[in-house]
Amino acid sequence: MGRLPCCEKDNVKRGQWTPEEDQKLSSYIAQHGTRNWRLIPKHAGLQRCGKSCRLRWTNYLRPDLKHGQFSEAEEHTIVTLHSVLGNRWAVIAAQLPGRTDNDVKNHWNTKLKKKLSGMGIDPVTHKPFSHLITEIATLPPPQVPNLAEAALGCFKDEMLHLLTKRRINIQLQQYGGGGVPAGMKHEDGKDETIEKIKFGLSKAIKETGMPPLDKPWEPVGATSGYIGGVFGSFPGSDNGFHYELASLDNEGGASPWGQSMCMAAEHHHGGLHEKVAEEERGGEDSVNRKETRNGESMFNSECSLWDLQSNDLMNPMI
DNA sequence: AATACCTTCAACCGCTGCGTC
DNA sequence: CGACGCAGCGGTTGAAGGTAT
Repeated sequence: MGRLPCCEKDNVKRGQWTPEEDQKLSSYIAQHGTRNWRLIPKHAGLQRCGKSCRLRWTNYLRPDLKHGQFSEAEEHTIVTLHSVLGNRWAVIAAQLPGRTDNDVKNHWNTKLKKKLSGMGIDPVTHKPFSHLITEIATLPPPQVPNLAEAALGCFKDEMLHLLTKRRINIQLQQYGGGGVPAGMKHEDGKDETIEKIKFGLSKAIKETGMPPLDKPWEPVGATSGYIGGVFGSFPGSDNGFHYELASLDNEGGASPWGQSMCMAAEHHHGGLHEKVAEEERGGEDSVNRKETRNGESMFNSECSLWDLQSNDLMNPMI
């Protein structure tokens, strides 16, 4: 037996809220609080379901909400926490006073993902795209094409954005305007773009001094590469992963914002992974579980936001 | 000026976890 | 212990406004 719907869909209004509805909801909540969302629309004289009222209140009407642009500090916090927590928007938003999970999620999806991609950083793993190439290069030749194909699938959207919206043309950058080699042209523009990306990446591997695909990677010292505006150095071991960015902004200058996006703090105590793992194992009591679920106690004075180590940035939850 | 395309973000949907009975 | 109801979460959608052609 399925669950009952949260409300009778036929009798409720949907879509944009009017100022009058906002006024009714706000004044009702100011007088009676937010207990029992199911009853609130009925008592407040609204033709809405309780869920819709709760969302409108928590995402828009709450008096403590900020509505303006995200600051650089807020963006920094989002990116740092996302690298550790993944898409746990409620926990991330709990660290940003006045911001809702919906705000954070929308800002991530519309701005920050593209910003990171534009800096050559994969927004899912928070590693530079060039690090992926290094990883591909460590594999024996038979595995390389398949992994590269899979990886390109993951980054397709971001790469397409770079290529189309930001007017970056791999064809011109990599081949000095010589054009795409024969056989890359397709009826479908996207397929052609993917072919350009594949060719560009393979070309980049050769030009950046990475080992040829038919030889094993030598993880001695650090090898530098330049892909998509990011210079990286890779000691070779995942555990020791560390890179510094000299990322370029749109004008070609070094961006301090970009430098911070990938850099793990040198110092570490406690660590967030342990806290998150602890949370997922279950807290000591239900109150604690509720607190950590809502992100209210996960980041206390013992574990500063910036006390992350390199491993913390290898988002293990994705 | 008209149209197509893109971006943003409010709102919705379905699922999950928790509390209560 | 299981069923049920509610609140909260993350993913997705679509309307509205902006920008490019």
